Amino acid sequence: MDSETSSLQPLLVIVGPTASGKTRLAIEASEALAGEIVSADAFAVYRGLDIGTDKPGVEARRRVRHHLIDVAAPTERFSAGDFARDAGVAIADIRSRGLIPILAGGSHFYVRALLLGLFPSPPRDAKIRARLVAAWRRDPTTLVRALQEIDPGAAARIDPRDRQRIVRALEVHELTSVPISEHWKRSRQSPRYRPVIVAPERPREELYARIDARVDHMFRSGLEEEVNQLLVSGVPRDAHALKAIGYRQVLEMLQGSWDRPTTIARTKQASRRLAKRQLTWLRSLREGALRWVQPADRGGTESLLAVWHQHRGSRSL
RNA sequence: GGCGACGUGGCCAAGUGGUAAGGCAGGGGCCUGCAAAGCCCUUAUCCCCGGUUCGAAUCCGGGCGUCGCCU
Repeated sequence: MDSETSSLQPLLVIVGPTASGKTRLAIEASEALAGEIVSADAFAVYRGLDIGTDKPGVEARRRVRHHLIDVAAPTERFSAGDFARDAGVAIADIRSRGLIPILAGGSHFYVRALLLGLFPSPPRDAKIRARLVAAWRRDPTTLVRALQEIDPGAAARIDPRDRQRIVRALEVHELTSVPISEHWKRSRQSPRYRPVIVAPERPREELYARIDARVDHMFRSGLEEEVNQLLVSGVPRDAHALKAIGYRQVLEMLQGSWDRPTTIARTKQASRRLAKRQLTWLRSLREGALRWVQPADRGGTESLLAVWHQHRGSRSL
């Protein structure tokens, strides 16, 4: 494993909860290292979602080249598999030009999909999905029982109320005739990179205050108009892209669910919960796999670069 | 000052004698192709003191507090 690991290329990865300051850290690091940023953000991939995703603006993108931003139409559905594939290509491309790729973003599931790979299984199948979801709506227990029969292992591990995963398990079985738990076992893929992972650390209260301020700013900057434009341009209300925080709440406001102040408050709350889940995810990383650094406004870029230079050549991370 | 109502976890709130529902907020966790998604778990000396009772959040007395009305 060691010889295999050490032959892998080191990859600088910046993760962290929303509004923690990943972007600034990434930009400063890119400039210091002559690098380019590969965004790991499940919603910044969609064109037209600018304000609510806090997408780096033209100025930032002129300073440093960003990849995996604006690569999908808001009517499309971009998946973790798409991300892992495209990010891998972008990283290779950056390296081929003698530059340093920096993976930065808060979609930690995407980051893992890139670093460890997803198990080789077919992507979602719209037809099968639709049928299974309809069946679930009629009677969830039927599907749960079906899964217990064809794949007791998976049924034991997936909560019977978790429609998303029950349906996915049945879908994979139907497409491959192999239980999803078999895929789980076989899929221990060897890492594709030797990641050096850092995250900006902030006290929770400070993080939440930043989230609130950012959401206020989004609404002042025209988030509602942006949602309107998307709708006018033909993006259906149930488009996956509109499930993003902020967009979803504005959509609900447009449908009369609540007034503007409530919408803003709910958007803040959804963002805080996201941050909480992101922190949980980071905590669950292997001990020592992640280095916390100060945010860029407190000199964190220096420590980030130090961590990078210290570990890029070693095999400890 | 008088009369009345009310006082249950951070907030809302059910419970009128048998040992504290629920919702929200918060916290913790899970996560293999929807991931900014989805799912799970979780918080109480019932304002205080005394009394009645086998037993009180529930009844009685007093105190404190809040609100309303009156003077």
